[in-house]
Amino acid sequence: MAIDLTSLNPAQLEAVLATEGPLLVLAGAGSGKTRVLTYRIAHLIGDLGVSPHEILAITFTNKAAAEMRERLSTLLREYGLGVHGMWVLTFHAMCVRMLRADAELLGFTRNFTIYDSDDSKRMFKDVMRELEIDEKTYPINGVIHRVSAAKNELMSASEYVAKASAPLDKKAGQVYARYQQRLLSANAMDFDDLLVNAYRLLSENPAVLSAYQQRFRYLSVDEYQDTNHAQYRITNLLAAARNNLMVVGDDDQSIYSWRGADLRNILDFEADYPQATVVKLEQNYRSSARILAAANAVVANNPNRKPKTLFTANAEGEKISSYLAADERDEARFIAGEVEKLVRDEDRRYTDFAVFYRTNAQSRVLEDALLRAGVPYRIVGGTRFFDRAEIRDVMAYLKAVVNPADEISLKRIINTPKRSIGGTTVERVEEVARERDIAFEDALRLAVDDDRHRSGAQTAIAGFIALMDELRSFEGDLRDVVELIVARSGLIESLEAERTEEATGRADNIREFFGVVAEFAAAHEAPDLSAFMEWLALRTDLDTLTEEDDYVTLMTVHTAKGLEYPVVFVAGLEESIFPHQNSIFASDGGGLEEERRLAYVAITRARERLYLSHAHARSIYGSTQHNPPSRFIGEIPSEHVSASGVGSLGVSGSGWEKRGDRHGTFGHGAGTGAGGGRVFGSGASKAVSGTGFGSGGGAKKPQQPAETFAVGDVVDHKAFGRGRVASVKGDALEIRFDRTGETKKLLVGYAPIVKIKN
DNA sequence: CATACCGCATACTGG
DNA sequence: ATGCGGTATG
Repeated sequence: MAIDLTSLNPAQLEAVLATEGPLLVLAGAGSGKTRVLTYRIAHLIGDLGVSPHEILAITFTNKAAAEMRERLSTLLREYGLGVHGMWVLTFHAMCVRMLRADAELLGFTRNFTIYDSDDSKRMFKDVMRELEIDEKTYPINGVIHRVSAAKNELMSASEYVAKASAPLDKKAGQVYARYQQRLLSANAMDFDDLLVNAYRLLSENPAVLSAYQQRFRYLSVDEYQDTNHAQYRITNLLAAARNNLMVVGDDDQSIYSWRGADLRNILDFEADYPQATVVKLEQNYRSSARILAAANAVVANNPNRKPKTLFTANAEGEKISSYLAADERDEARFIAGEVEKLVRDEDRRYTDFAVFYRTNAQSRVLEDALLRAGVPYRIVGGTRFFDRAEIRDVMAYLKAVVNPADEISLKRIINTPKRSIGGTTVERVEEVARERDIAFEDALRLAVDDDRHRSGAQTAIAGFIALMDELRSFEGDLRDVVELIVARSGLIESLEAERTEEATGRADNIREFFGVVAEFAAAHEAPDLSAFMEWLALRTDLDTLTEEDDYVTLMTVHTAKGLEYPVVFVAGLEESIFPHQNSIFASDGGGLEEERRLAYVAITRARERLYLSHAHARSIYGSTQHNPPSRFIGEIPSEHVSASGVGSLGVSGSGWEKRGDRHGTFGHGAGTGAGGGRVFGSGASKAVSGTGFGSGGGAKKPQQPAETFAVGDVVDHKAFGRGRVASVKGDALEIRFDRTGETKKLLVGYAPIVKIKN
């Protein structure tokens, strides 16, 4: 029984059937590349008898990996086949898996720790202090950036030092060399090292490489336009024996050059693999004709681009709405109001909507407006649960338990909670560690009998060492182990002892973390602490996006790559926001082209409706800016756009008529656009005066009699479920919600909450 | 050694 | 606006 491929179009089918030899699939936005990737693997397994064990599929995110695995399972189940043994992973996850198996070959142990950017920065800081390099003269972020860029290029510290001529480069080279030494002694790798070390493992150990080459007969890499040089070299090594390499990508969606992605990897594929089959997927199945036309028109302005035009058989669809807001709060209210209106008038669900922005800093005001309007939402990315200090403290304990050499984690927890081991003591221990070339923890053990320390410090250090030994002795069920470690650490007790709302909240966050442990344990076979730490290191917020709950999704445009929604809002389309300031002034203009590709990505996420908004005035970073509308709005043919907002009201004396005219998209259909003639500008001014919020569905809410709330009351929120009142300041409530563990600020009379009991 | 406060830098995207 | 590091003080 053959896999049913009849649903594929001719180009898709060609790609699915081109299993042998190199294959380049140039897949435009919404052209069904995920279908191609999954059907091709299903075809390999179901029709060609390839074992799942022989297949490696590299994806851009864990979420994409999980989805591909799921889709394949579903497809193959009908044929009595499965995906067991197949590797569907991101580059980073694949590298970790390879490195765990053979860490010893590189001088690490399999318990090595993965340092995230925060840990890594602390290490950079330590190194610069050790080398007495002044951070004021040599900014640490510049050093970090240079080292990271060098690693992405697979340039070693010694190669970097040899090439460095400018003072900052020379210093960066010194730091790079020492940083790597110290990572090695800490048995730790940063994110870049995962790639670099995996490359080293494969290129320096022919037996290891050969084993993978023999195993993985078929290899595919998605989002190839966003691979960096290290990933490119790893790919080529793995594919070299058989050349059954499929890469999929779209040069118009390359948006990660700032972290080393190199467009040449996809542009030069045919030169790298002269026998390559090339398939172009140019039919878009996702978006309305107008949305696609807008996307095509915008990206066509990039001068250095392979010309192409996607087409679609989809209906024309609604015009694209552009909204000029008075300010960022008005913009947010407009979005919340439109969501409620479409939910009401078009019977849409909240999950149909996504709001994109260029920078995370824009999310706050959007969040605020959605909250006030009672629209359930979820922010993906940004400052996450796992970035909170108390959670990082817990994770540092766990890392130090798994990897005793992890000096960064040890230094984080040695005096957290307070144990009277201060900076002076730690510095002295570090000196000993450096002089004798021993691990930080071993130097700590020596310090107990080192009379250069005060006797109080010696006792405190002895206590800390005893604690670490105890923590490492715990065995058994993962959740029990984590709870025991946290309990013995004293973190929760010390927070509770503060007796402030804030500290209590942070203690609750730690308890919430136990729920994460339980979730992990439930979802994995044989969960142990080191597997959990690895999962934590590589997980992202995006991975937890589910379709179970009904909510509007908020995220940056970068995060939105690969996703699609029926209704998309792109907020903050202003010069210096999107395109971002730093790209406008970039010397080569490449930055601006990447911004335009980013706009292209944003637009092509939309299936049915697209809203582009910008604000007359915007407070950001503590001051107010007045930016002209984004050039990207002006690049959309005006027949596809309908404009509304304060500009269409003819606000006098603001100078906005002029700006609108200059861009050509305003003044056409002003006030009569897809908003159905609804003018949100007036709602905005009302809200400012405190008599009402937003429009649409929010209208009824303020009419509810205002209940009174007291600390400790249990409430139920329309979107967030059950919670407890943590504080009351006039009309402003802080409510801690059970489901998320987060504390939200809500306003009495506006927030959709009901008191359950007091 | 801990804490409080002040001045200053930082402020885009992320595995 | 915010957070961090440095410094003065207890």
